[in-house]
Amino acid sequence: MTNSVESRTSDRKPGTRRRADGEQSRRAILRAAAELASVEGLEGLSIAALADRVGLSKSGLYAHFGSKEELQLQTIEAAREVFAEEVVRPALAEPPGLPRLRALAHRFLEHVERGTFPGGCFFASVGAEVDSRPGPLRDRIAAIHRDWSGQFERCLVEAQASRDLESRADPRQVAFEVMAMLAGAHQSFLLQGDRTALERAKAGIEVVLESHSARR
Amino acid sequence: MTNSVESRTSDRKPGTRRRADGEQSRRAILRAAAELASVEGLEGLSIAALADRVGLSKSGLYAHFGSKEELQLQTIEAAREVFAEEVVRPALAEPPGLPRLRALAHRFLEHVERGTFPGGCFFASVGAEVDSRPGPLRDRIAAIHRDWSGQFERCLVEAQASRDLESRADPRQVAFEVMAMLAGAHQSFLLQGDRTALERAKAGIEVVLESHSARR
DNA sequence: CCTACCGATCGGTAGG
DNA sequence: CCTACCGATCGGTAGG
Repeated sequence: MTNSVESRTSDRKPGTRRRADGEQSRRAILRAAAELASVEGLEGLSIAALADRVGLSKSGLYAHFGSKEELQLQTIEAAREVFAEEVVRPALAEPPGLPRLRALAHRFLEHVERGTFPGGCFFASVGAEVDSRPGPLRDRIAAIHRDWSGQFERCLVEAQASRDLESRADPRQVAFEVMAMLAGAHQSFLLQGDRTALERAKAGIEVVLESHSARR
Repeated sequence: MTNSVESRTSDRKPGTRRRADGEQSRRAILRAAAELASVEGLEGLSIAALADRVGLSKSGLYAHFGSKEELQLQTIEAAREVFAEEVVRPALAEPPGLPRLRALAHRFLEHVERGTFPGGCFFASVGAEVDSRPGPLRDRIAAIHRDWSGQFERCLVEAQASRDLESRADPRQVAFEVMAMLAGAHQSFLLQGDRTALERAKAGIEVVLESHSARR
């Protein structure tokens, strides 16, 4: 046994404690940071407030992250992982083309309705904050938004291959129209508390798909 | 003459100075405040920074507004006036129904492209900031958003009367779809710097109108 | 990971 | 409208 102390510890309490706790604590901090930032913004995310929320001291957070910008960047990555797990990955289980596109959109709307982040979609909220402030935060959010957009475009190219979308349709244009419905729903749901906006978005997506359909 | 003091003043220097200057200065402050807030947010709008920008001291601003929240509320009203002047009023010169609806949408897109506010549409930016923070700021922004939405709905009801929109279409649903295009364009234009998004929104609106048209 | 501290800046006020 | 100030909080660091 090379690691008698930890082994001994795990004889009493299961699991290798020390490193796991560091990683687990880091994840818990970033999860709380993403929730806070979805409401207060990445700038409004204060280190003292976050430290308080997770039961650490400010310098405890600096031990983990070093600077506010580093914390902000890692918070973005943590939010991206939550979003991937809750929206993108399940949708990728659906067949390519329109079924997958609908799954992406519907999962997004459920993600917003569920309130995984109290400020709505982390990227919609934080995107609006950083969109006119050049810098690494904006660059990262913009890249993630492009990836998200690419998911829809790929589905639409596949839908053309399977003759579910007319061949003269522009996948980028149709992707824009579908994603616009999601943006509109997010706005009305959060600002007006209007749950029907989520259903309106689904209906709007069908209008868009129908109008570009090869089978009309 | 009931107002001899002001008349006398205008005998020497044209215009009634004293009150005009106070009002003019107040307008200039609020205009700068709206520009700052469209980028930094209503919370990020700091009184010291604003005072610096307009060449006053902090307490000079307090003489005008009294508190930060009052400044924020008056900033919202100032932005609303700019928006009304630049987007809504010119569109109301167009005939009711679809021509007016198109004018509202196109004027909005031009307003964003022109960069009247450096952070894009004041209400889209600030709306995303306050949408999950209950309080008077959110209430006011939400009410303005409902008015804006009502402009589109009214156009669509008129379009039904003139048989440009099918009678079984739901004006609220169609208004949602049209406004979603604007939200999508705003997002892509600001986050990606993508000017084509503005054209895509116009095309998307035509797709939506066509699909609900009574003349297909 | 902690306590204790730094200078800068926040919204706001006193007194003129 | 100004100068001069208030306590609270900001991001960040020293030293352990």
